[in-house]
Parts: sequence; structure tokens; C-alpha cells
Amino acid sequence: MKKEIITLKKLAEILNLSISTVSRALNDHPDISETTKEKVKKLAHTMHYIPNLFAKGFRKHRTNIIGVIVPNITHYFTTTIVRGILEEASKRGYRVIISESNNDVKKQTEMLDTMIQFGVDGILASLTKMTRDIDKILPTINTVPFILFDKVSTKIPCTQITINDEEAAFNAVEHLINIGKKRIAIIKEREFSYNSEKRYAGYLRALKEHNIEVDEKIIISVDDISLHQGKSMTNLLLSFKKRPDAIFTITDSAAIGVIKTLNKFNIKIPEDIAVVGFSNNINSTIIEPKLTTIDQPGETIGKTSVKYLIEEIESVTDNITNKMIEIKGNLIIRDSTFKA
Amino acid sequence: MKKEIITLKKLAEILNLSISTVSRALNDHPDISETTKEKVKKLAHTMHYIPNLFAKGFRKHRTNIIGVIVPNITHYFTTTIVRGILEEASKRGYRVIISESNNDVKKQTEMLDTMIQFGVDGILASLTKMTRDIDKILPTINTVPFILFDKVSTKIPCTQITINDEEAAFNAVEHLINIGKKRIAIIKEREFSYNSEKRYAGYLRALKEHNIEVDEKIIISVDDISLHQGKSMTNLLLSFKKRPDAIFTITDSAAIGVIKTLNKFNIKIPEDIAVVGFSNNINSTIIEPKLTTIDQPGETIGKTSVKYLIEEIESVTDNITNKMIEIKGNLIIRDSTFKA
DNA sequence: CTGAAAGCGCTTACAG
DNA sequence: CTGAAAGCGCTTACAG
Repeated sequence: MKKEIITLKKLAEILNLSISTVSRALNDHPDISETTKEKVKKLAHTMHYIPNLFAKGFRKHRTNIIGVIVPNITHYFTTTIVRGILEEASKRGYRVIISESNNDVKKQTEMLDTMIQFGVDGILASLTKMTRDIDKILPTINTVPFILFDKVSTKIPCTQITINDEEAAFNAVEHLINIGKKRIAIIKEREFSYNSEKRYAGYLRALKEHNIEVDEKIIISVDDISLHQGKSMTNLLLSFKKRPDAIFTITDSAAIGVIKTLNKFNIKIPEDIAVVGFSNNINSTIIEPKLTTIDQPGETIGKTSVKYLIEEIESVTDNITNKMIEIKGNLIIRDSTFKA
Repeated sequence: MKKEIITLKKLAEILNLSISTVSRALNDHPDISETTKEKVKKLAHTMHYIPNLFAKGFRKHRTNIIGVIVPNITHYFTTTIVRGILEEASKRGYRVIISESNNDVKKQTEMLDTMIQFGVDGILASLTKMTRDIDKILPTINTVPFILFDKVSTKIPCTQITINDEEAAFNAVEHLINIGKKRIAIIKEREFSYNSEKRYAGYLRALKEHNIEVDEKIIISVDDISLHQGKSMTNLLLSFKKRPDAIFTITDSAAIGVIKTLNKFNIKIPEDIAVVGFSNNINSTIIEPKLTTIDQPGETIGKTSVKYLIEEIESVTDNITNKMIEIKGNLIIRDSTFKA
């Protein structure tokens, strides 16, 4: 079933040229005459010559493969990043190998090792939730160009690409203030997470700049920021004597849980309680009322990550300065905060 | 910054052994004495020897890479398949390279070529919507083991893995009949699509087996089966004198459009009109009422595809019989058809 | 049980 | 402008 494989050697034999010349002709080496080049290229074309990229990569100590690790490939936002990565990588002649850590730190470490062993030219990683033992990751950073995106950690010395969490959250909360809300609750993550902390910081700054007192009671921290937690925390918030008039959650899924619960109790959104999420999931327009949220430009994050990674890979010098890149997220105002 | 690379040669020098012996020791060749093996393995371990898989693959004419092509990586169902593929492939020692065709036939062809050129051991593909010119795909099938999943085409002679579209649709429609519905509309795709046709066939069979007359008026075909089309086709259906009492759509997104429109007109679901989708998207539990639908076990489809592909890759004989594998989807009954 | 040697398909200094 | 040769890191028939 296998077709005969055409190699440089075969072409050389047919053309009565040396392998070196054929190789150089195909690579447009300036030393080779135009006539020879044409001859060689023509034959290569008609015989459907396909260079063996493995031999090439092996020879050049380069594989042109980028390794990508994500915690969960089924998250919509992640897939938009992946799309950006695939597009930019393929445009620049790189292939992409993807692994999913399933938020398992051990798996993540294994995958990093496997990728190194496999000979990827560089790695793009989004960390698992609980990546505390940075020790396991540091060795790989020193082996191969390494960049973090989305779920990052300042403890790891490398270039990191995130959304402008703090500023975007600030804008979201300021929007709530602008529509007249004065008692704004936040639902965030309890465990330290870069994104959650930044968004919380943005929340605090917005309140401060608008002289709104911070009330610890309506700052809710949960272990697992999910639709389910959004529901139960809303129940909690509704049980307070002084109910909030707006709820900002650091993810859309939690925000959807909030809306579902408010709907259940026939609480008017946004009049009684406004809701803002973060991510612009596909779900955010399925729920009624549609959710005001921050659109995270996943494709841009993916493309940018690839750009910086390839820069490191192809850089001739070894002294790379680590950068913190923030991609702008945009507030999308929908019915959950605004009544047309 | 690059660490020194340990090779077989280096190990051999240190141990005063030949490269061949070291290689064999590491690969547990029976000829090598236990003492030597131990010595070699110990040093390899302490020196963190990592075999160069590219050299290995190059030597053995095998890359242990599987190429995967999907039309749209952001679709939830696709990501669950991808998850299954990644898991099964990694378990069997294969890496996965993913490409997204964006439903562009030309891109799809290019990607197939690139993958072949890159030397993947086999390809797993889900086709673009309009893959009519099979000619472009046939050459690759003859070059490398090739399997289709999800979006398949009977015109291509290869093993194909799909959900049991016909049967699942039959079950869905029979369920509607069982809850007392007698005038069941279907929203399907106009252009020939394997999945759509199969689901339509299941619909017809269910009506037939229950002696319900087929009414062409409520068999709606659209170009693009989307939420938006779900909405407009519902408007159309509602304009009929004889309205349907149930709507079966061949995708969840269309079904969600249906529900949104019915909600808008305060039509009771499921009492006045019941709704069934197909896929079990995440969205199907966000919408109210929650959507009855067919759960497609994406992970199983992914794993099964990998299983059959690797079987072909590692098969010694060339005569492989093409199989049509159907993975069972399960009807998930929710509020859009059932009132507890 | 171990080693020398060939070879996978390519690139590239070196020589002419 | 072209060629012979070395070498990337590994495996494996062949020989001893």
C-alpha cells in the first residue's frame, strides 16, 4: 500500500547530479545555477518529492514542533486560544503538539518531560489550578524556550501572556457603579490564583476610586468557581439583611449560576440585582437575561504567545528578557446590567 | 542556557563500552548481561539521559505522531473527541498534532499534505461540511493509515467512526411519540451531510413504525444549522395553520434557537410544543427549560478512532478491511419534553 | 555477551 | 558552479 518514497538520492541519480547539488538546488542556494535549479525543481515536482522533515529536523537539531499544555481542552476560552496558536504556528511553519493536564499537577510534569524528550523546540503552557511546586517546572524552563499563557504564575521566571485582568475587572465594576449600583458583591476564588487575585484587585480599586466602602461580608471566596457555586453563593447573598444590588463574578459559569438563582426567586435583573461575569463564554448569550461580561480575545492571546515563543526559539543570543504581556479584554454590555 | 545533551556515545565513552551495547542495554536486549544492563541504566539515569526520539523515529521510519484534522476546534463536542484522542494516544505512546480546517476544503487538503510531509504515522480526520471533491483526499489515504470520525463520508473508502445517528434520532422521535406528540417537525440540513441524512432517516422510521403520516410541510431544511436558523424556522413553523406539537432539530444550537423563540411567544414547553436537540452541548442545560437531547460520547469516539488507527499503523499486513463503527448516543430526557 | 560498521535522509563546511 | 565526505543520534544485521 505504501507508495515508493522519493529521496534526494533518487533525484540525484536520475539527474546525474550529486545529492549535495540537488539539496542545494531545492533550497535555492545562491551557488547553484538557475538552469540546474529549474531542472531539479521540475523533476522534484513531477515525481512528487517530499522532503523528509524528520531527517531535516534531526540534522538541524530542530523539530519545528511547539508543545502546548492546557488544563482543560473543553473550555471554550481555551479552544479560542488554541485556535490562535494553531493558526500562528502553521503560518510560521511550526506544528503543534497538544496535551491536556486535566488540572493534574503530576500529569503536567510528566507531559513537560515527554515534550522535552520528544524534542519540541519550545513549550507554551497554561498551568493547572494548584501549581505550587514550581521546582518541577523549573528544570524544563532551562531546557527549552518556555512561555506561560492565561493561567500563569509570577513565581516562574519566563515570559507570560495574560488578559489585563485587573483593568478589565476595574472596568466591569466601574460600569456597575455607573449604572447606579452601590453595594457590589464579588464571587472569587479562595485559593491563590493569579487571575482571581488580579480581578479582585481591580474590584477593590474601582470601589476605592469611587469612594465606595468595602464590605467584607459581600466578598465571597469559593474553592471551585463553578455554576453550582454561583448558585449557592447567591443563596447566601440573598440571605443577608443587606442584600447586594450587583454581583460581579470572576467567571461566566458562576455568573450564570447567579442569574439562574435570581431568576428562580423572580428577582429582577438588572433592576434589583445586576450581574457581571468574566470570559464571554458562548453560554453568556444563551442565558436570559444575556450576561454582561468581559470578552477575552483568546485568538490574540494564542497568536501572541506563539509570536514570543518563536522569537525565543529563533533568537541567536541566550539572554532573553522575560516579559509580562497583557492582552486587552473588552467589556460587553448586555441585558444583565443594562435595560435598553 | 542549553544544557549539555547526553547521547549514547557519551554514555559509551564513560562506561568504556560500545554504543551498540549501550543502546541494546537500554532497550533490554536479551543478548546483554544483567550486570551490564544495570550499569548502563544506572548511569543513564544519573546523567539524565534522554533518548533522541527524532533520531530513533528517523532510523525506524516511524514518528509515533498522529495527525488530527477537525473543522472547528471550538465546538464543545469536538473538544470532547479531542480529549479522548489525546488520552488514548498518549497511553499508547503516540503524540498528537492537531490542525483546524475552519471548514475550508482547500485548507483541509493543504493540511493533509503537510501532515504527510511531516511524516505522521496516521491521520484522523473529521471532514469539512462541503467535502465533495474526494479526489483531493484519496491520495493521502493511500499514503498513510487514514480514519474518519464524526463528519464522515461514505465516498471515502476507509474505516469510519460515527455516532449511531439513525438509531439515536429514532429514539428521540419515538420518545416524543411516547409522550403523546403527533405532529413532529424536524429541522435538518439541506445540503447532503452524512449525519443529517442519517438523523432524518431515523425520524422517518420512527414516524413510520408508529403509523404517523409524514407531512412535508414540517420537514424543514436549512443551509446552516444554527441557533439563528432555529429561531427563524420556529417563526415559520408557528405561522402555519396546523402548528407542530413537537420540534426535533438535528443540533442543540438550533434547538436552543427554537426554545428561545417559543419562550418569546410564551408558548408552553413541552405542553404546547416539545423540543429535542442532538449533541448534549453544555448549552443544553443553560437554556430554560433544559433541553432533551442525545448525548454523544465524544471521548469514546476519540478513543475508538485512535484504537483503530493504531491498529492499522501497527498492522503488518496491508489488507485492512474498512469498518463502519457506530458509537451509541444516549437520549437525555430533560424539561423540554418532560414535566416531572 | 560485545563490538565495528552500515545506514536512515538530509545539510554543510571544505575542496576544487 | 558542483561534488565527496562527514555527521546529526540512533538501531541492527553481521561477525566474533
